[in-house]
Amino acid sequence: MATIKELSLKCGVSVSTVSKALNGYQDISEETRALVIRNANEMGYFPDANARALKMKKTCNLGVLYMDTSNQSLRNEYFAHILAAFKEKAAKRGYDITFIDHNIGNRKMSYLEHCRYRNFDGVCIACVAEFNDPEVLELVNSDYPVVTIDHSYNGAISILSDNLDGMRQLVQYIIDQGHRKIAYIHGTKASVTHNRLVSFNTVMRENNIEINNDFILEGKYRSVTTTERLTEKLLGMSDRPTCIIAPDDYAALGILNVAARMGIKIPDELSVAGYDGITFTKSLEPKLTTVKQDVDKIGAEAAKQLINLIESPMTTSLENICLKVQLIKGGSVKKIDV
Amino acid sequence: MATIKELSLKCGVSVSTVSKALNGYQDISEETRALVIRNANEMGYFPDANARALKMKKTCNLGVLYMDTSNQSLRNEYFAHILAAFKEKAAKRGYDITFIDHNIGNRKMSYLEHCRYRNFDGVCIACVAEFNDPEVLELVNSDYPVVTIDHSYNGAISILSDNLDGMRQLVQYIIDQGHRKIAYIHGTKASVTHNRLVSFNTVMRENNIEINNDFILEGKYRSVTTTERLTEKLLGMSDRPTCIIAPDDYAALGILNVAARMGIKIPDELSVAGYDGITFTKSLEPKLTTVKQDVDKIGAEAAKQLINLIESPMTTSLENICLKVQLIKGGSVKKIDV
DNA sequence: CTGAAAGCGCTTACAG
DNA sequence: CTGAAAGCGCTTACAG
Repeated sequence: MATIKELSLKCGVSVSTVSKALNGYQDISEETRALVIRNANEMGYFPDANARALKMKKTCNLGVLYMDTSNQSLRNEYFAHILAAFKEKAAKRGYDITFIDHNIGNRKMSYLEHCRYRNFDGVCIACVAEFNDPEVLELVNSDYPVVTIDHSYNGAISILSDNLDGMRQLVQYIIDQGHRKIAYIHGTKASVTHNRLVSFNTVMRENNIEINNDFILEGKYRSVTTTERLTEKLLGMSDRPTCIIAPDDYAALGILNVAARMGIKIPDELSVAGYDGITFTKSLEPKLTTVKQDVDKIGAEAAKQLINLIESPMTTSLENICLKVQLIKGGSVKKIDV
Repeated sequence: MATIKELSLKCGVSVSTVSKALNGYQDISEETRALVIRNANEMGYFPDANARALKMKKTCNLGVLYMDTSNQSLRNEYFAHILAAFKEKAAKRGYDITFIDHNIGNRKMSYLEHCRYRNFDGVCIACVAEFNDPEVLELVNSDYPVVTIDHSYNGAISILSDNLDGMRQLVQYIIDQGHRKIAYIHGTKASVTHNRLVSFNTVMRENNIEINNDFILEGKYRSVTTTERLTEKLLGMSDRPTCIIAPDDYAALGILNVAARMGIKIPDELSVAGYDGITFTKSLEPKLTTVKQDVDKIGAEAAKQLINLIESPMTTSLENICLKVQLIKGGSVKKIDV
């Protein structure tokens, strides 16, 4: 834990010279630089980020907001994978990441106050319970560089997964397989959900298929039990759907379970689709039909855009960046006769 | 972004007085304190963590090491859940957490150098590729307060899940169900794997069951394809096992898949068990027999112990803390006639 | 090419 | 009860 002062004493040059030698300034002789570096290594000298930040107004630290809400956040693979990719990209670009929260030491603080306290260079809003939470809005409207995921704000860069196109592709595929009676158990209201619903309705209409409102039910993301309950309802109808779309892959397990209990074979007697395209459902048999969101790209792009915005604010535009999704046909939607 | 100096000007008192008023010192009149606090709120004053840390030698920031290695780390639910719990507990106790990495700005650094640079108050080693990595050892052997998960070192607090007992309970349960031909596809070598193997062997011997070495195969944690390959091998034997234990729940999917392809019914014709007890396998039908590790407790306990060690080093012992696990009987191991 | 000095925003003995 | 002063570990104009 040697300080720059101790190092300068050992080198026999001034503190200023040590600092400049270590930071690659050009107006330092090569002998002096070599001397300083050698001594620095010998004493295991390492600078202090706090002291540097104080002078330089730059921390190389990004705040990320991941608020857990009913098993979301890090306990949800989708968000965990995004964080992993964000972290890796940030590290490559030389930035640390710290979670934004409400208290440090004994003080309570708002998200914005936390950011000011830590002097983050920029902020990523990755997962919040409510995008219109006043504290979140305060952060977005501050003068911090901000990137958000899955929601677009004015004055921030947004990384969005193309839900309109994803749902469009999925529904069109299901229709192309001959299905007409398609049920959609969707997630709780949010802009992501809204866009998926819009595509569902649009594609159905484009294909001249009448929409049965009883087939559109509000479930919950990642809730197997809710999906089970709603699936029972759907399968109990006299004129039941031939295909059910779940809020996401995980919730789709609810459909599979109910079908298994009722002795309904998938995909022979019932087709099923999910959304997300993560981990285990690609290992099920039959492989689940789904839409793969590019979590690695979402996280990496968020970090990249945020750092660009920090380092080159004048050439980084505040736009919505929409990432391509991919239809995974899998085997859980069966071709049937029309 | 007002500074304490601006605030002191506005209040008409000295910077020292402002600082003391804000930090709850007792030798400040209540009028002055009220005045300072009122003005602070008005101008939206908030202190600067870097400046404070410089003086106080305390950052209220914990370093956490999560190095991704072949889809481990945050992409593995087990570790992601631990992080979620760690994060929540740390926030409650007033600490931030920052990931430890290798570069900041343009400099490369070792884990220890990173910690020194950021002045973390303590460190959690949660997920590394190799526990004997010299850089990890350097960190453990430094004078930082350190807590590690799933591996015990001298000079650090270790949070361990009781793998000996978990595997003991699982194997005994399987034997009690009448199984004798039990195969174990275990994970890659590590102390966790070692302990599970020890228990497997011990319990088999205690029950006077001869161990068939062909039934003990090295697979990979969380690898469905490896497990599939090894399951095919096991099920291709003339004298095949009646029960297969997978490295973990996720890998257990490989057993289920192969069984499905071969038309082998689970649990009627083959019993299966996993390990971990997380998320989706509890939603499968039949519910997977497994050992539930208490991820929430592991993460929370790690944070609690680390913070205790930081705040009360003299009364916090450097010990291994072993957390209880729970056998989940599920329905994938069938009772058979002996 | 090198160094003395000021200053980043705080906290904390110490004096009054 | 209040405030002047020193100092935490750095960086960076500026002077020489």
